[in-house]
Amino acid sequence: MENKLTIYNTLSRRKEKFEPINPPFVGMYVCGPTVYGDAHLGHARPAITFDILFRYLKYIGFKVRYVRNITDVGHLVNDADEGEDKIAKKAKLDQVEPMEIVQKYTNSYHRNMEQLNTLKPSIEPHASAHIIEQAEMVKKIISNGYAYEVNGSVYFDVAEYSKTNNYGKLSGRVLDDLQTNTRELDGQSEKKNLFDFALWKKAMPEHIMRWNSEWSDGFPGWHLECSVMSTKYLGDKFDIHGGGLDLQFPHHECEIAQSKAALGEDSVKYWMHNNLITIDGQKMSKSLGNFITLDEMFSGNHKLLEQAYSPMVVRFFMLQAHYRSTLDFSNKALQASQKGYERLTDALNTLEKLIPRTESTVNVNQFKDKLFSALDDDLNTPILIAHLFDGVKMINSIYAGTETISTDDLTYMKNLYKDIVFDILGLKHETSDFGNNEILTDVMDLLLNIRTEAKQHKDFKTSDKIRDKLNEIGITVKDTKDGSEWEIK
RNA sequence: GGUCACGUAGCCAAGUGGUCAGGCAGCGGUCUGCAAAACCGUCCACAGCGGUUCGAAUCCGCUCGUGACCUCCA
Repeated sequence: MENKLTIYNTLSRRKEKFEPINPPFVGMYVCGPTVYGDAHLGHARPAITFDILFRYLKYIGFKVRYVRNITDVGHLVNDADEGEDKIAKKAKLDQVEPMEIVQKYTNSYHRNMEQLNTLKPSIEPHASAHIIEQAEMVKKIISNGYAYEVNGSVYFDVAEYSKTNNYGKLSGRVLDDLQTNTRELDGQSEKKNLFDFALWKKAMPEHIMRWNSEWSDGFPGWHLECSVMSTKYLGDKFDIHGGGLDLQFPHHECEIAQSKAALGEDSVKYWMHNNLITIDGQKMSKSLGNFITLDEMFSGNHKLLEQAYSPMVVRFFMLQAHYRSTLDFSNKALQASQKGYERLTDALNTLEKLIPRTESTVNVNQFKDKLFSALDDDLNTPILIAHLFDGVKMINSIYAGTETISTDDLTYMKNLYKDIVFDILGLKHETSDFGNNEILTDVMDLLLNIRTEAKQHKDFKTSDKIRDKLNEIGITVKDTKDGSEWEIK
């Protein structure tokens, strides 16, 4: 299939035609979770955004290597216990090993991602498993003259780097402004400049996670792992680097500087950033304490939630907004998505029941073009879904007899919907386990036959009782021209 | 304070110089024993004030409001 994909590159601040460095291969790196707590809605956004990209690139025919890291080397926190290691701190509270915390939350993250039907990355490297490589990159940066050691810690020399490079080109920051706007942090006095950042940090006594190195017993700096692991698995130059907008500065800016300082050239061709989830207009985040975990979403067990929302509803909800827009959470919005999603999946079932005619009154080719041009336009899933709903109308009209479809077109439509809805958007039917239960099916057939007979005898008291009671149990009965249908809600 | 976004109908959310977004909710109708679903029709917009233009929600300026980054964060 022809590649007409354009994506928005944060570096150029415009949409660019996507042309891989070494077609048909595509290297894609996405910043993954820091595993010290349950995954929340915010984690779902980049996972789903780049899952769509991964799926679509493969669909177009590229051979994609998708690398998403697990950050399991603690980063510094800036609260009452300033300077402590995030993961180490939680571990002490729980009286367990840091790696036990890491394992626990890695597992739950994987479980949640599977529920959301995201494909597994090709490689999922752990920062803690790449300490040697990180130390090597530090050495390289020092020997290239862009870093200096002070008291067992190594800092990146931003001023030196800026002499020949544009530090701030990704985030649009100006070094002079940073000079006056950078806050006082632990270890600040050791740095030549406030805006320098750590490549290696000497561990304080309370640090549990630490590794020996030629500089000190310590741990790698905040941004180093991504520079190291992306280039290790994708090469010094690779195609796509993704992550949340909140990582743009300083994390990704520092990554660019480190990689260039170590390797002599820019590593990333396309930088992509997904926007954030807001709740009542405010960012949903750990530090603000206003986050809803994915487990809470799926169970409905949270004070802000009026009901549970299934993983596919959450996925569909996110796809109804463009990935570069903020998406405001509310029960009303989720419920609207749930109904819309049900309407879409109902139409997919209807599609299977359509009876072809000799002629089509609908134009499936034109319809297909609309769908793919939406995707090609920087993954515009909201437009894509809007078109899918136009298709729903089409399907329903055919079912109702006001439009007709030929055999070839019907086959084409079925394949098109399968490709778009399941393969690219990554949605799936969420039928409960009883959906395919033969005994249940037989029992339902029996019940509905009794109901039909009751209706024929105008015994509506009985027929309504069957329908109402089934509804209470959670089974919806619909009467159609050809008889009764049922489904588990 | 510095930098950057955004402000679209009851809610969510696209679009972007002239012709339809879409979903949910609402209203009217068809269908039905009644519902549900479906179908048809319909209502409700582009924060405010100026400017450019034959024409602006869309471009420019100002004002107001909201948010993000500058500190770990998806």
